[in-house]
Amino acid sequence: MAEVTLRDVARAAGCSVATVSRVLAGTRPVGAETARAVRAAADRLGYRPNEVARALRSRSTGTVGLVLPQITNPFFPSLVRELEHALHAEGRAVLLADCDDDPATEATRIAALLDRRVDALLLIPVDERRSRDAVATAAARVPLVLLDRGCGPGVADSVAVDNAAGMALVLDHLAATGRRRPCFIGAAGTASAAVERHAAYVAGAAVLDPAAPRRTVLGDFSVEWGRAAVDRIWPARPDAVVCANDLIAAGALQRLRQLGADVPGEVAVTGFDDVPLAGLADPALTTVRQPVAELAAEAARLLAHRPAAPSIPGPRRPVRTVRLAPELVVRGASAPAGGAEDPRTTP
Amino acid sequence: MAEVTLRDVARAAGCSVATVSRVLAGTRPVGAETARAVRAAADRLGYRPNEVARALRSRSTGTVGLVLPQITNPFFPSLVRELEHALHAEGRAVLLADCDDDPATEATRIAALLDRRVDALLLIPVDERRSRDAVATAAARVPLVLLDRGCGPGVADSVAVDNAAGMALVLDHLAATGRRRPCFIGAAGTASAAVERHAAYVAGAAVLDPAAPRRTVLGDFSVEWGRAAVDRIWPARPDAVVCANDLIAAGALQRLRQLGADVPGEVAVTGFDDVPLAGLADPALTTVRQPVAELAAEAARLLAHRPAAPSIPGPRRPVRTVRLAPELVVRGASAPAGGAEDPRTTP
DNA sequence: CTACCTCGGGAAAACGTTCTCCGGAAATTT
DNA sequence: AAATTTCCGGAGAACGTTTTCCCGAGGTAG
Repeated sequence: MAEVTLRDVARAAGCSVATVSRVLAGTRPVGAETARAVRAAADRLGYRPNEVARALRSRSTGTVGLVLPQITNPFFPSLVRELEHALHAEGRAVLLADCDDDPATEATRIAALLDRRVDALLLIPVDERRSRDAVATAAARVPLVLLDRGCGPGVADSVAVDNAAGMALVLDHLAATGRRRPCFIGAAGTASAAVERHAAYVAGAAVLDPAAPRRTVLGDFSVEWGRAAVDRIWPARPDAVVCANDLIAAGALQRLRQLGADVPGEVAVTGFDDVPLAGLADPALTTVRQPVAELAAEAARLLAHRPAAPSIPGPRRPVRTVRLAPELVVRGASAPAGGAEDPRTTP
Repeated sequence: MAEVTLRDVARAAGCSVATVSRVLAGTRPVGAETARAVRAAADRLGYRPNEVARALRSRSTGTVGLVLPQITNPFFPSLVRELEHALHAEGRAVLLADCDDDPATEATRIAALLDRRVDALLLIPVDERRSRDAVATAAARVPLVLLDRGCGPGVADSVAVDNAAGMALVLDHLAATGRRRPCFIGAAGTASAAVERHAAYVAGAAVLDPAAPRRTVLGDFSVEWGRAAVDRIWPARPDAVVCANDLIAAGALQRLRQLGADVPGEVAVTGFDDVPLAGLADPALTTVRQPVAELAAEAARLLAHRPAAPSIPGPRRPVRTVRLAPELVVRGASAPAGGAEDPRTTP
């Protein structure tokens, strides 16, 4: 009762195990009569294939490892959700690994997933440099797609938002609404989001003000840093605080208001990612929305199309890099400076 | 090169497959000399056991299914994180399933996990009633622990926060700081968190004001509902708005401020769960912190101690229910009414 | 000296699939 | 009518482990 196997179905249907397998998997045509009998028996017994045995024999577990730095980073849950759905739609299950933002843990988790014979890996690397080795060796064994962050050139396929385009959207918007003295609160380190957003700010801000590219402070992607950074840049009286992500922006906004600054009247605040928190801040943050569902779909697509790793190393095929266009979400925190005191809406 | 198996190690070490297995698994004493040779060979070849084959033979995948309503619910990521770590520490991997808040999807996901032969299930049910059947049948096949929410009496082991105690903490705090006209914004439906928190409010609020238990509106656990609910209850001029979770509280707080209410001077706002967003609201929300790490540890413990489902149904063993004590986190949104205008700190 | 353990080790049977052969019957071709 | 192909179905070999037997050598007890 506990465990109905192919043998049981075969016995009940009066045929061989091979035939049952063929009917159920549809791998080879089988006589109509027999097929019906088999299906009936399987139904009646409540047969469910043992995925473990199937995996062993067919050398494919139908399982994808999802490795990320910290599930508590508010940008990830929605991404995880979309990925889970996209993969489940293809009948693949998701093995989750949280790395605690530590490259060593990351390497351990990746190894554990490979031991479990995942068919592929979806990976948001912890660190651009320090994740490199583990990622490269993993990519040599299974199809691997990097998500959201890069990991050095040529290591693996990757899909991410176009950070430069996003930052450009922000700067254009600020320019269009009359801001002229922007400053930037970014993140140090080699994470591609940090580097690219910073670079894009530096490149684009000069249009507004030749001195703007220099008004930049770098910390990490946290609320605390956002708060602290404001104390460093507020004395220069910028009329816009451009932040490398929403967490920083939330902290910055909070601190600005503590200091009595008028947002958005006196200074605009912008973020990046459009995490749920962004819409809840007061005033709501203007930010750049990542196309999360598309990122997930694209990642799944890359995985599906990446043929299994070659047994003979051979000439490494070129990696594919997908960049998706983000979308600007304008909210109260960047309403035109000339507007009413009430920051809720922008007519 | 691609795949080193026990056979390869055995050949290299000059012994049989059985011996290698025994050395590596430590299931039976093996001669010191041979053991050394085996270990050396395994090391040299970089042998990694195939977990799939191991699972098939030993009828245990070392895998736990984690099923939850919506990973985007901000309370879950930290719970998922702790669970992942607790389970990984025992060498078990986590198969993640997101149900999109839909009982039908939930049933599908559970079935898929069972087909994959998970050793156990950790489950946050979508709905108290509509998840019942799927949960019960799953619980009959593998050890299953319910998390955060119940699912009817006697269905499965469960671990959750003590909602009544948490609500009592809130009400005591409000009473101690001079609030006398509380109202409650809760959630309708049968979810245990909704029901228990509501009940506890009704039971405890009468101490402050005989009419308080009646000042209650029910919607769902969302920011939008929090906003909408304020329009319903604000006309009664409560001096405290007790919310069933932090999302509701965030919405309520936002709307109250839009209406020009003075928080906390005129009215206090409290939440439940202590999600990251709670500390970021302005003023920061007073709330009830769930002991997330302990919940996770306790769930893992229950799983480990729950013996495998009996092959013969037998007399159902009594389910175990664990309730953990929450902690009150006092923040600006409930600073004493007599305090300064500045809500940042409570001296 | 025989009988009986213990100890280290190997051969081989599971676990539940998938898939490659193979064989016989029917259908088609020559 | 003989020769070939097609069609269905079964037997059995994988897949890589774990685990149950079994065997021989050496030690100890009778």
